[in-house]
Amino acid sequence: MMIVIATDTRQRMVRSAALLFREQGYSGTGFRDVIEHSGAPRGSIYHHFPGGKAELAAATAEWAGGVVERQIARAGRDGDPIAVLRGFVAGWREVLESSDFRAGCPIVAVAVESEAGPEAVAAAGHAFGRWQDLIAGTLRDAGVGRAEARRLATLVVAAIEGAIVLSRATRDLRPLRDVGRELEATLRAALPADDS
Amino acid sequence: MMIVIATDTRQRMVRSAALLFREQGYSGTGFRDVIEHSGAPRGSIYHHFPGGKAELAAATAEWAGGVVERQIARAGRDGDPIAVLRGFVAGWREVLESSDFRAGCPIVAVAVESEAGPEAVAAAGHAFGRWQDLIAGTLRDAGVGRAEARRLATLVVAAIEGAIVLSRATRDLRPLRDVGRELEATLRAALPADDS
DNA sequence: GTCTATACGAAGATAGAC
DNA sequence: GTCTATCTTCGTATAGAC
Repeated sequence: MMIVIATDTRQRMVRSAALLFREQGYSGTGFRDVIEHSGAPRGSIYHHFPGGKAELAAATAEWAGGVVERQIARAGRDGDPIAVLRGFVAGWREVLESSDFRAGCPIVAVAVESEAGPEAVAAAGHAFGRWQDLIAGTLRDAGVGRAEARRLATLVVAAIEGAIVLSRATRDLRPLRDVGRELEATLRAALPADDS
Repeated sequence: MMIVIATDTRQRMVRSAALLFREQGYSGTGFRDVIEHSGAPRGSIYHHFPGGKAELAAATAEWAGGVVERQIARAGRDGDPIAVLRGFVAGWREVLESSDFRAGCPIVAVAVESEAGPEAVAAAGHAFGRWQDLIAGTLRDAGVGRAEARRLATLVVAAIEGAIVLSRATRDLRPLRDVGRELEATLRAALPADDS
């Protein structure tokens, strides 16, 4: 657990960074952009982020990871893995549609640039791990074996993140839609038969 | 079909850009880096790429896409979709291992940065499409229906690209390995039973 | 917590000689 | 095809006042 002095300004900067990262990536986004987008005062950058841009990247990955994490947890309250999958896909479809395919996942943006620094990359890995844990938990609760649940959860996260990239590149929702459909079939096949 | 005046210098620059993009991304890689890495003469940048960095990005996505495409075609000569999948996974594992998890897919690097320009993003989308076409073709030849083959091919490309990102972020080959394993099971289940 | 000012290198891009 | 020189903007980061 990281202890962070939370302020409105810092929080707004992190949120803006997430929105900018998912379109322009880490290197493509400067403090200049973050300041403008968040309306934060210019002089407060290194007050809130003494570690500079690398610290901002780590905080952004952590925050964005938490947002998605809570979304997954909410969709999984009924214990239905298929509902979790559908909610996950729907959330990303909304990101693609509302941005005209310009935006993707901010965690991916951090993960694919080693320059963001080891802490930021680790925060991205931690976020992906938490998502997988939540999804695997729903699968286990639905009767899937532990090891298989883990592998399936990894497949779900990887396939959807990849589908987002494919959909952005082709400016077409088909990859995300088809991957969602195939994943749904895969999960159904792995779940114990329910004759009720 | 694009007509390009191919020269050694231009070719070396494109190759270097691909190697740099997969670690640092598009925005994180400057012409400076490309010149240094390729040993190309400084004054020849805008001779070979009148369109500037955006043209370099498009050429890089196209070239890297072709390299992987030929690799897929080679692995598919025997008509075995499982062999194609394994070759695909093995190729990316080598990239991750040999770079200590610093390198990923250069096409993804271009696809996730809108700043690279529409032509470059389209080139990335075209590359992904070609890979899917080849994989879908192998599946159809093995007896899978047209629509299902297409969806499965999309799943394979998306899941593996996503797994590369997850493996980079966690500095662990497990995501790529587990996704490869699950995809293999999925393909086997989709192929017509073979009792020979 | 926020300000201005500033350092200093690097970015992409262009011009014109050779 | 390649060179050097140069333009302009932007990048991160720091110093020190308020």
